[in-house]
Amino acid sequence: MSLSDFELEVMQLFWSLNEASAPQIHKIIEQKRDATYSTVKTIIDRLEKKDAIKRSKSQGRTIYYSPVMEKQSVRTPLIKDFINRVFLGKSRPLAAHILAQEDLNLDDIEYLEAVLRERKKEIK
Amino acid sequence: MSLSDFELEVMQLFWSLNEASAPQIHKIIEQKRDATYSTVKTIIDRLEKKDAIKRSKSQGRTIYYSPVMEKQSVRTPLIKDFINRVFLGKSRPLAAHILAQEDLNLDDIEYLEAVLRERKKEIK
DNA sequence: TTGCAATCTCTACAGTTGTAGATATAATCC
DNA sequence: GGATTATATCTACAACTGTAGAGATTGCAA
Repeated sequence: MSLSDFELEVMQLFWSLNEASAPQIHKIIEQKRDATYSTVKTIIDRLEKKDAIKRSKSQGRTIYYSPVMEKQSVRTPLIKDFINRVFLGKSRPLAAHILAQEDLNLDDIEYLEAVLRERKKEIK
Repeated sequence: MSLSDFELEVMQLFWSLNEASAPQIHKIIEQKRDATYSTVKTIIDRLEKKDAIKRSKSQGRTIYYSPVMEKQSVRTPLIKDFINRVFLGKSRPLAAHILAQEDLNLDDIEYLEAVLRERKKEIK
């Protein structure tokens, strides 16, 4: 089952917080843009229905949730899918674009160079 | 104006063919999966309405279309958006994933190494 | 020249998504 | 304990998307 944009945005918060309530998530989202509590809660309900998160504890009336789906297991197919949709399945032009155009500092670049060296070793 | 998945898929065909008719596009799509002529034509109509393609000539009853939106101008924001949605705006983990996991041959790797060297020069 | 096949145009519909109101219910403060 | 407030639950709706049928129209083959 795939996640919508908003669902993914909320999942990102669960991944970084590990446990959170709807009011907490709402407060965070609210800082970036308008969204009523109700809207955020609907997204959380849908994530629960999709078994992407689960109820982990209660405090008073407040329900806390934790991620069930793991970050990597969500991201990996999204990347594959993106490469297919936007680059006809070819990784190289996407990689080239990121390496040449997207925001990277010297540290990133040297790290990525190391990743490439590693990969090269494996292939040979 | 953004493009849906199917719209993007059809745009890819226009980008590679440069000029094509609805029946032609339909025949290509049909080879991969089921889709009636009507469905494909609807997508083409929507692309035209969005000014992503334009009518370029007619042959008998058949209308030929050509791309108006350019590949790069569609792809670039999609990449930015993807990095934002899936990687919280950080390019490095996406780059790392592709370089380490996605399908790349020795040629690709050496090319990407060169891209990185170039980028490094610029930054310093 | 007329009928068939190809193509276009127009309309429709159900699933998903972002959005949020109305209402119920429980906790807490005075 | 009664009022207020926070939270949860349930329901709804419009836009977008993939899907496609019905019907109109035109070109071409016989």
